[in-house]
Amino acid sequence: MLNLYDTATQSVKPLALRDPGKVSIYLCGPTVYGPPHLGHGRATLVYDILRRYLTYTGLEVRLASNITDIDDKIINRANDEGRPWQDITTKCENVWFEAMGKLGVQRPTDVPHATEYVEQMVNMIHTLIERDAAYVTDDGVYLSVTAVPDYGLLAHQSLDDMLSGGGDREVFGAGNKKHPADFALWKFTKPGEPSWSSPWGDGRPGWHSECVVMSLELLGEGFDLHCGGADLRFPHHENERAQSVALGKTFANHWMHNGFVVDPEGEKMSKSLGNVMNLLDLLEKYDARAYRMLLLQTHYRSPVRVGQDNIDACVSALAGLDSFAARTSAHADGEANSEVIAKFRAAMNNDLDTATAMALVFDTVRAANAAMDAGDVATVSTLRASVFEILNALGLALSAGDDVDADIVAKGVALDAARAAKDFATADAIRNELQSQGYVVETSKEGTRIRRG
RNA sequence: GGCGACGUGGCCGAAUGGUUUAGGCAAGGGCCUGCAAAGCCCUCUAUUUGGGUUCGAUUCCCAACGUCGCCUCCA
Repeated sequence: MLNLYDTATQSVKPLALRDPGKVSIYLCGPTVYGPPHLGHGRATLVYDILRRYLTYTGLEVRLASNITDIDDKIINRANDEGRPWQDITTKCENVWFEAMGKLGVQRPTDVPHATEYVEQMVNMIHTLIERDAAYVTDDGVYLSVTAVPDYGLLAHQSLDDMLSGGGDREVFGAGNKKHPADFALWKFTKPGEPSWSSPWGDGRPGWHSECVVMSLELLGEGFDLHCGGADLRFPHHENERAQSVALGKTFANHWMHNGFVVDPEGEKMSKSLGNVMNLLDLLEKYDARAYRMLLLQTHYRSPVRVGQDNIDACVSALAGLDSFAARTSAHADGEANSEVIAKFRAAMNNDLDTATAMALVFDTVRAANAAMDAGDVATVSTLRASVFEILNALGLALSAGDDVDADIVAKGVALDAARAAKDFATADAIRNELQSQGYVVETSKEGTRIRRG
């Protein structure tokens, strides 16, 4: 049973399932108006690990994750660049999934788009108005937060407390709203903007409505888990929940939020601070697995700093694991050690303690390497199977790197022949040549192993 | 101002009311090797500060200092 921190109750509690054997998860996806950044990468990796682990434990996982393809930022960019807004959303979504593919993130089971659910949103807003939880102004339709008794549940702050602080921020749309915390469900269109028709006037949906409609339609009332980055806790998730409460519908049963990615100075990466790092740059420069490795060694709720030193350490650690995969590739026929697997599950069930799980992996690899040195093949195969089972459940693929061309293999044979003949000058020359081509060359009594570095 | 999180060794980063406080990276020594690489073994350095509770705290409580987040752009 997976125990998971729940933001609503501020405690670790079992993830209860509405339908036995099945997990329903809603993950807030990106607004497609720019390239994915490190924060997006962290969120998708964290929930990819969660999803894979749940699947590994035998559950059927339905993961719905939306694409916000209509939003002020999209419209602004379209206007700035004089392009159709659909041009931007389509392109950005393609870039998004390409990047996620490189990260090894499995595509969600459902990828709803906001623009596909406008009619349902209009219907929902209509119901909210009927229930006296929303009202029309001259610039849109707003939800009345005072109609939601426990508004602030996720923010852990009452409405009064929220308003008492906050310094001197300008309240968006203050002039039109009954309460400063009321938020837009529908925004009336301005000239030149994309719009849909509604009983109150042409316009477009506010950000917080799509997730309510799509999660309830795809996953149903009382779905198991709602997740996203910590920055979505408030206002986005609070406001999703508020709409659902105002509708009289049971929303998510459990709320999960991942921690931030911070910059080298320890500050949150944020678009407004201008210190975001592009995920595509990272993927271009490093082994994509390094980011997953870094996150696996960090608890998902802790902030994580992504720096060159960090990533380099992960690249080195991966090299060791790849090397292990390569040297034990002849012993891939074992069954996992039940004790190791039990420890793995215990760690994961404890609020996804992936750092402990990785420590277990490294310990097991060391034990298997030692068994390899000792010629204890039976132990090697069972420990190797354990390592691969765990890493597979975490989405971390190892590369034995043994898919080298025949002429390279031939050079390895030549190298061995030279060594056997004690012609070390020739042997070293061959090795240097291979290494300069980027291969890792490991000679041993069993023969030379050449793999991609 | 309100609410919350956190301060662990050279770096990253877990865990825990008590024999020796994970793991990764880096560093040093050894074994192995023709020499390397890979691997194995060994070693090194830590719980911000000050009080309190306790037989005993890094862990619980209080305070200080510091860092970070949220309080209607954000994964």
